[in-house]
Amino acid sequence: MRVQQLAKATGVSADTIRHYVRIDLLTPQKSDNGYHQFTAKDARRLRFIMQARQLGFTLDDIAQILAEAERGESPCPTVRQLIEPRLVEARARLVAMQQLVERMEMAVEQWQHQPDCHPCGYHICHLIEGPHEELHTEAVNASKEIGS
Amino acid sequence: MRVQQLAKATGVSADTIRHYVRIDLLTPQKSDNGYHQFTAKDARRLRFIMQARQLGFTLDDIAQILAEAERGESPCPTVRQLIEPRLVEARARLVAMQQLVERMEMAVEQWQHQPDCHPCGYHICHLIEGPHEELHTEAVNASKEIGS
DNA sequence: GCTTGACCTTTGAGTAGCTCGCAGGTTTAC
DNA sequence: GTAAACCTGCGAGCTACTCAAAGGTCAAGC
Repeated sequence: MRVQQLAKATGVSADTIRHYVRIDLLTPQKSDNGYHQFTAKDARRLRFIMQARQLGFTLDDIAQILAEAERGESPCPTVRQLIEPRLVEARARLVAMQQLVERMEMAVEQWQHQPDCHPCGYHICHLIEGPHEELHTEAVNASKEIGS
Repeated sequence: MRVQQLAKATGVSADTIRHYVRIDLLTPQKSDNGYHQFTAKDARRLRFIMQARQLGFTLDDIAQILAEAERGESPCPTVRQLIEPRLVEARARLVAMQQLVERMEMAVEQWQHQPDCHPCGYHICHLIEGPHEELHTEAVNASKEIGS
């Protein structure tokens, strides 16, 4: 089986497959013409990789898991161990994303009631910098005082 | 003000500041010894960058916004325009993260009731590959038939 | 036998936003 | 005077691809 065929069979892009070959996550045989020859085992390995990716494992994690399985050891303890920090990270990123979306939605909502601003030398964009009326006024007054 | 001082004053790492300088997001003066000299304006600019990052703008977006403001134009229309696709992307990533965390939590939960597996040549790790008892049995039977 | 076009190869670079390391110059405190 | 702590630019590394360049291979049609 060649790259394109494996790509079609698994729904993974040929470039991605080649990437995995490059980093030794897949190690297909080479035929005489230098083309990669993928076997059914390679296809299974690739499907395994995609399933592990779906569970949030990094490619390094997966390489480690595959290496253990290849050595005839049970990868399960490693799998159970590796997913913990990945889950912690994923939850953290989830919370960060929730907060980001919330901030963005609040901003868009508020901006509907705000007019466009004009660069004033002190502020760059009051939409982004938020309602700092007092600070701005203070700064303007301060510069007036200095100027006077 | 030098890099470390600006870093401490803003809570941004010195490396990040240098990165921003490298990509021309910050353009401090240079003193005779070749060190960057940050002014209060640079500090304000950096704070603006961080606020924009908080709202999900990319560094390219921010560069564009800053460029407009520097040209004396109002960046607000651009800001309103740029946040839309960022919000769409952020929502998409949020959903993806929610689904990922869900998959991971379900996996961890299920794995508590599953014993460790042992590499069998066909499966790599049944924890990750999921309960494919029938398929596995089929495959084993098939290989038995082939073998016989 | 030759061309055409579709496939394949390796290699290197680009993506985002940092982060780290290197080799060397500067400043400062003792 | 020297040691520690700072600074510089530059290059590379991180994740997981993605794309492009330059060229080799192969099957079909004429």
